[in-house]
Amino acid sequence: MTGPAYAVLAGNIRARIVSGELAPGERLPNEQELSAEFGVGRSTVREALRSLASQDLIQTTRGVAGGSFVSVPTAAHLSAHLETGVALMAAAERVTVGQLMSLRHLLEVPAAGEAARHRTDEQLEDLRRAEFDPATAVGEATYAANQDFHLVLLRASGNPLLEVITAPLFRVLATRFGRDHAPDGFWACVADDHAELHDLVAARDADGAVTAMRRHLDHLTGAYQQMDRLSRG
Amino acid sequence: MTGPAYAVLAGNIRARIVSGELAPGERLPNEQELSAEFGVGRSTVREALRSLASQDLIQTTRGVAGGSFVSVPTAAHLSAHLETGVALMAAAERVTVGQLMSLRHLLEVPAAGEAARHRTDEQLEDLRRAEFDPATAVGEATYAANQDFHLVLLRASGNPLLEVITAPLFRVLATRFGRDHAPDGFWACVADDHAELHDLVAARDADGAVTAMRRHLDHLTGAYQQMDRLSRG
DNA sequence: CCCATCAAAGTGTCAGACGATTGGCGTCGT
DNA sequence: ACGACGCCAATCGTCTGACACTTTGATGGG
Repeated sequence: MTGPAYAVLAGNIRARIVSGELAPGERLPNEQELSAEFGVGRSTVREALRSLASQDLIQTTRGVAGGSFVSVPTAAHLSAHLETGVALMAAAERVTVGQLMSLRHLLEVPAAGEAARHRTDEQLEDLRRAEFDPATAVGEATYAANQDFHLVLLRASGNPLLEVITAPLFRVLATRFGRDHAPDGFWACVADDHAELHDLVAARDADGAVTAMRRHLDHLTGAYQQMDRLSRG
Repeated sequence: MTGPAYAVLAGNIRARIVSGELAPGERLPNEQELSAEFGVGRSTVREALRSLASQDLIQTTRGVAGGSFVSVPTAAHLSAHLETGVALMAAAERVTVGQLMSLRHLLEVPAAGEAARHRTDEQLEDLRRAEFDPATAVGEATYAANQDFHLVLLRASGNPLLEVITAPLFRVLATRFGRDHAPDGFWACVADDHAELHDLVAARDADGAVTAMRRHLDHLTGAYQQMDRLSRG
């Protein structure tokens, strides 16, 4: 009830959305109507709407059929928000590389097992496409492929939330260390690990995939912590 | 570069913040200066600022020493955002109760072990305070205490991110099922499990805590899925 | 020395106007 | 009859200017 009018209005509408009173896809009254309904100026209404839009609770379009529509946040939205937040917490040194990697262990090791159990042939193909040859691939493409491989594996696990909360973790690590000079043989090792994981997932060997992922993440942890020490002096 | 001016401006400032060019605590130019600097009206500037504020990237205060200040999102901020997002995904039936609980297993079971190893006496005291007596406690207080117990345990694990990503999961479950009629003996069972966990953490018995947490989450999973089936008919 | 009062710097809010975009509808030509 | 074209209305996007409210610090009187 307190605070600036735009915050009150945003809170009011947000409450209506999360409670389900406003269904996804539903259209909000236009800005003039909201302005009249709540007895505030249109600028105030717009500030409230921008607030909601940046949380992916609404989507606004122009034109005669335009307006603000209630929207369900997608996995990608949540993931992106979480990524910037985690990145800033990491930059503020409130989260260490070891903590990020230990979470990846908790999540990705079991995920590899689930992926081996539940993967479809299509997902297996996606996984193959995300592999790379360290001899020919260079630069940005390598980092992107590396991320894609883990992303596809998470997706194949069948639990969409797993992807939402894990992807930000390795994306933060990748942008943090992507441009640093990796130890000799690092990318070759990564390519080997990925190839092994691909084969185990192809063979639906859940136990093997779990073990391989654990070893792979250990490799990454070692390399990242080495780079971290170097960059800190 | 495309899109509405407020989005461009917000993206510009956001980039400066995440890149570290604008340090936490630093003050942005005031609205008039931003308006002049970017050649847009003040309303546009304000819409961009509301956008950033709702992502906890800036904080705005009034008064002569007021303005917009770069702020690092806290664990609570991230957690809250994630919670609304997960809640909406769950409401849209894109995430099941089983998937939420299986993530809790992945995260909270090892967290219980870490908490047993690293807990301080103070955290143990917090844990004790979060217990409740099912015979005397009633209603909302019970749900809140139940959540607090898990929250304190996660915090004691020593990895702040663990709390950030796990808390939204059980908060969503709690608000989803908190008001439903729980099976007979459910709360007594929860209280027993919590008491056992408390004792094991007090004794620094990591293996025991892991086992007890696994069992506790199994109890919760059973109860939640039963309530879920009932509520869906 | 303390307290009340005031000035200054900002954000918060409003009203009104006009531009930009989009989708529908009617018109016109074929 | 049908398709292309262009106009029109609805809605958001943006600007301007004004004033109110909040907070801090300075100032002056008791």
